[in-house]
Amino acid sequence: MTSHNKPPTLQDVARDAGVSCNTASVVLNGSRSNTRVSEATRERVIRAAANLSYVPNAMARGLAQKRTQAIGILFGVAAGSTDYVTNPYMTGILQGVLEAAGDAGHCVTIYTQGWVSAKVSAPLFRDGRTDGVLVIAPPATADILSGLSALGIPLAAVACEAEVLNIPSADVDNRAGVELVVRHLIHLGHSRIALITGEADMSSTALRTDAFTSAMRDAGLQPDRQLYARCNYSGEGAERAFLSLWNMQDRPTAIFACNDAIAAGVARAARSIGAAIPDELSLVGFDDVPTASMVTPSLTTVRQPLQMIGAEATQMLLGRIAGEVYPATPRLFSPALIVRESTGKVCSR
Amino acid sequence: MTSHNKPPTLQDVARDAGVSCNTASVVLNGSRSNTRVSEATRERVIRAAANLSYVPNAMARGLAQKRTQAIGILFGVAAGSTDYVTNPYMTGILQGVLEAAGDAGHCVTIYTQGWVSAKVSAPLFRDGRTDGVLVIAPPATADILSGLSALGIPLAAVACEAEVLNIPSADVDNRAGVELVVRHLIHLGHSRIALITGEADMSSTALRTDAFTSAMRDAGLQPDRQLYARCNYSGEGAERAFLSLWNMQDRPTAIFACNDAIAAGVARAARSIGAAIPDELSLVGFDDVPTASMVTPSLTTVRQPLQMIGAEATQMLLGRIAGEVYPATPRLFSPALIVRESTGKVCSR
DNA sequence: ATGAAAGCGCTAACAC
DNA sequence: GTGTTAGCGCTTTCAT
Repeated sequence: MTSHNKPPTLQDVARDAGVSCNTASVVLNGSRSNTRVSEATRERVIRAAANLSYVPNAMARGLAQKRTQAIGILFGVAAGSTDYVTNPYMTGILQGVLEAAGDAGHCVTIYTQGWVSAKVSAPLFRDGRTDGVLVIAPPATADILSGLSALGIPLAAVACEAEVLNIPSADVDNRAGVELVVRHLIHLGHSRIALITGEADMSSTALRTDAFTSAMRDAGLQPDRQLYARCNYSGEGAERAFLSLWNMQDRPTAIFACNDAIAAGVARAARSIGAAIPDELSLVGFDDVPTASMVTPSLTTVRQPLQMIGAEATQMLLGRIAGEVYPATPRLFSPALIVRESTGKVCSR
Repeated sequence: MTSHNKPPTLQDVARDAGVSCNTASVVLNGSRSNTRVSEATRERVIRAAANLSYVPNAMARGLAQKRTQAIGILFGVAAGSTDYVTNPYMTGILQGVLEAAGDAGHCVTIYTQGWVSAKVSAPLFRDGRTDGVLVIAPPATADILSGLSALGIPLAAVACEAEVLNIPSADVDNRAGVELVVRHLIHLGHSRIALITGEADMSSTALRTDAFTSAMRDAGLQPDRQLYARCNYSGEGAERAFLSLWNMQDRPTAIFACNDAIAAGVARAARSIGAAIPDELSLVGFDDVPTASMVTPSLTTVRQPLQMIGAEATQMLLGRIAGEVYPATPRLFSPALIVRESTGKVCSR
């Protein structure tokens, strides 16, 4: 009906209730002197507020108490790129973040500017818009965490090396995930197992590579460095990586791709040259994105509880904002191996 | 280094530059009286600000000028649900929103509380946290648009009936998309074409159903109401819908599913009972989500420029906030038919 | 060309 | 129990 009417202020509530601003504030906040307000007054205030559909102005409140009830989220990607929101890993995390933040009554603000450098970007996060920032999977080479941390901004992170900076973080248990994969493949009789990793500067790359090497050793297999290839987590370069492995004289019988996008690229490349999965080549991915179950052959992969990881990191951030202290070691979540059609017994040829 | 240091204020800048707060403000904002500041002063201020890595406090600025440089985004879903962020349609739109907002230097705040009712939820959007709200694909039955509009909150929308409320909106040209589908199928020789729609209260359902009926008529075909089925856009119920169609004595030779998730459900159900796609049944989806190209058989579908739609709606919202006026008729974007493997010539049996 | 002063809406000391 | 006062950091008239 009445359009463009200004939102009611605390003053309006106070006036309608016949009390001072202060009293209204105290009542509505349920703050300390809560009990020192007569029932009658309290009720009048509450009623007046309800009648006006009063909602406190977040800016004013934020200014006064230096708390905004909002957290910021920063995806560890280059400035200008917004692909992250369509990436199933990121959106899985984001869902957990939104849930946890929502439960705590906080809004989630996405900083749209992207990271340039600590010098340029970090100060932007001191604009008082958010109470803290959640950093998702930043490249190890970026100075995001150190830059924000140096300014004293409350922080939590997902999937990265945050321990040295004493920043609470959550992640999948990469080592456990890789072990599930390697054991599964070995159980199927594979011994020449190749690894295709993503970007070198992602913490998961180092963790998964290490874990892979260890798991192979633990199984009594000599890891062959020739069987380690690299491309991008986006899947870009997966075909080339696959071909280089496939064209070896002693080609692998199985490939562990460090995420499902890479695995999809490998599957496509394999099909295009007529390499049969899983008959000639077993393939495993990581993440269990929705597509993994829909492709043919469906993809054996490692599922990580993205939502839980995002929620946990958010809760730690909210805790940190409230002054709590967390251990610096990342909170790890157990992965699960989802066996589908892309892996099979090693072919005897 | 120095942790927990408070962010520099305008005062700090002014002090360092040896000017008053006011002057510093004027210089840094490049506001009107811009020219009435001496070069020397201006430079000192700028330098001081740079040295301090000064960033204006968004709360204070927001309070003073009633503009926050942030837009809110509200996905038209039930309270408590956060699935939307993992839905490719929503994330495609979101990507466009983030880009357009980022280009304009605005943050994007996701309201995490979900919509309950106009009475309960609308006032929350008057908390001054954002300058306006973008509403994405709300159900026609929800009072989101009317509720927010009644409070005078600047609004723009995606994929909904916003015309009566005079709210600018953007969407794919549903009619054109459906026509592409129907013509394609008819061209392949199909005449018994079934339609499976999503929720009845989504604007796209009515639009696509209407367009389908018209397109059939235009082609000289009598649309058969028996061939209209319904399920959810999530794909839930698609199997049942498919079976009911498939078990008719005079079953359809083609199915147009109103989105790719529904089409995926149909494909799964068809496979499970051994109905061959496209030999016995042609199948078309809508949206062209990433999975559409990866499944077997790959899905013929209608691609909509989600990013552009999201970006356009965002620009209109920003325009509205700035006082611009837009026509109430939705801005429509052309879809494209992506022909893949799931459609083929009608089988002569 | 620059500064002083008021106020945005709220909270939090402190008086009464 | 309740009201008064003084900011939070910034913008914006209005003087000078």
